Amino acid sequence: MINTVRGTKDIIPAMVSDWHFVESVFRNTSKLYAYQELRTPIFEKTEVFSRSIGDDTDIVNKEMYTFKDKGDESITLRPEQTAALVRAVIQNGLDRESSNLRLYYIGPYFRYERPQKGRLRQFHQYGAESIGSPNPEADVEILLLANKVIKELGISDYKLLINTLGTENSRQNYKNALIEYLNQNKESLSEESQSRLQTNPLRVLDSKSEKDISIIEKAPVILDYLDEESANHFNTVTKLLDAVGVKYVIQPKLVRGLDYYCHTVFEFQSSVLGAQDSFGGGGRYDGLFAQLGGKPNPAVGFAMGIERILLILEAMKITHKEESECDVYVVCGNKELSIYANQIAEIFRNKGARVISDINRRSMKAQFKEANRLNARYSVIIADEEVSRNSVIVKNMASSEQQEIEISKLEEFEI
RNA sequence: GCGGUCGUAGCUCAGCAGGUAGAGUACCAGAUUGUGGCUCUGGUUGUCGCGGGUUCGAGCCCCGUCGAUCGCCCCA
Repeated sequence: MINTVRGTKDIIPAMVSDWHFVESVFRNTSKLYAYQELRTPIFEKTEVFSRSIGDDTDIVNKEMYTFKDKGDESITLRPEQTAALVRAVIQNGLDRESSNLRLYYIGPYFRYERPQKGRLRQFHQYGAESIGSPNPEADVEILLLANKVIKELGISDYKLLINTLGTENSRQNYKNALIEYLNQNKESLSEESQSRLQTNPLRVLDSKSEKDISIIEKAPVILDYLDEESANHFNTVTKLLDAVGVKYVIQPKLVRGLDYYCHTVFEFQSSVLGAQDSFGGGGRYDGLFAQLGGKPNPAVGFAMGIERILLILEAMKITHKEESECDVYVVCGNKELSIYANQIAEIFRNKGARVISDINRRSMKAQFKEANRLNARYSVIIADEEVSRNSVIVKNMASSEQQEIEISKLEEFEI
């Protein structure tokens, strides 16, 4: 037997209705905020990601599916959408058509990681990006959309953590102060944090190692190092969130993994997910357009993990399975009558009913059992005696009432 | 990439001192020779994750490997 590749999963029919539900929430809610869908290829030139996400991040370092194609070009299966979306916006000149772009996306992404619950090598994300505004109003619009989506999904128990990384300047000042502090305590830090102190000191704040936690607690806080512009931006974001009633928790140690973030960063967490407790996150990335060769263009966005959302819904026992896939089951008395079965099935399908006509040549009893199992509302019975009178029997499966109806009158039958 | 737990019918699981595999459910058929849902009766299904080793004999022991899961790392 051949199985799926490690870290990948089939989405079987029993799961698809829940996928359709979350996808429809994403699409409908995005529309409410006038966001339009953008779709980009599944793979890109490697530099799209290596130039944007950051060489010191794990995503670029060890998690990308990268290979040489037959033209010897380095190709990467997209590990996230933002960088590729920015590339697409620049390439198609979308940012020249209007001062604001509001885009959303749904699709598969790929990271070579150790699989775990809620972490797959092929996973799916929904996300949205607001491009063109440097103002806190854009950050808040994005947060409102994300928050609305979560509410519409039916998720009630979650936390929104927010923080600011400030401008390049204030981040640099803070970084220096943090490095100085961490260096003073270097001996007591975990090995990993010591090495991250060299490569990406901000990330030390994320550490869950017991050794680090007490040190991190006393570490300088970025909020104390914000310049005026950064502080104004962040204060306006929180003020606007308060005004519109979005609940949040300021988490000064929240540092998102990707290099391109600045100013507002945020994360949505749910306690039902275990170690991977984040089911969505995002932030502002004003420098990314320039990094990818476009004209500078401020932007802010978020992404959510669909598999993690489905895990939350499952834990909450929220499901959207169809009660029935079939409205009418056509029961055929014997195989000589199957010529009528298809004709009659089509009559009901033309009326918009979902119809199954037996294709197994099984006994009528077996066909009824099937109709019952599928929760069909009606069965239509085709049998010699009635067919000789040009009619069939229509049976209401719930009440067991049945009536003989002329085939020519079936079109008028109300189902 | 590192560590813990686990891997038996489609699904949920049992199995023991190492002696050639079982239950429930699902599915199929019959009881009811033109009619479902309840009940009863009967039936099908397994390379016991894969490969190797120990043994007269391994689902059970040993090694390796693959996969799942939990944690680390990182992130959605």
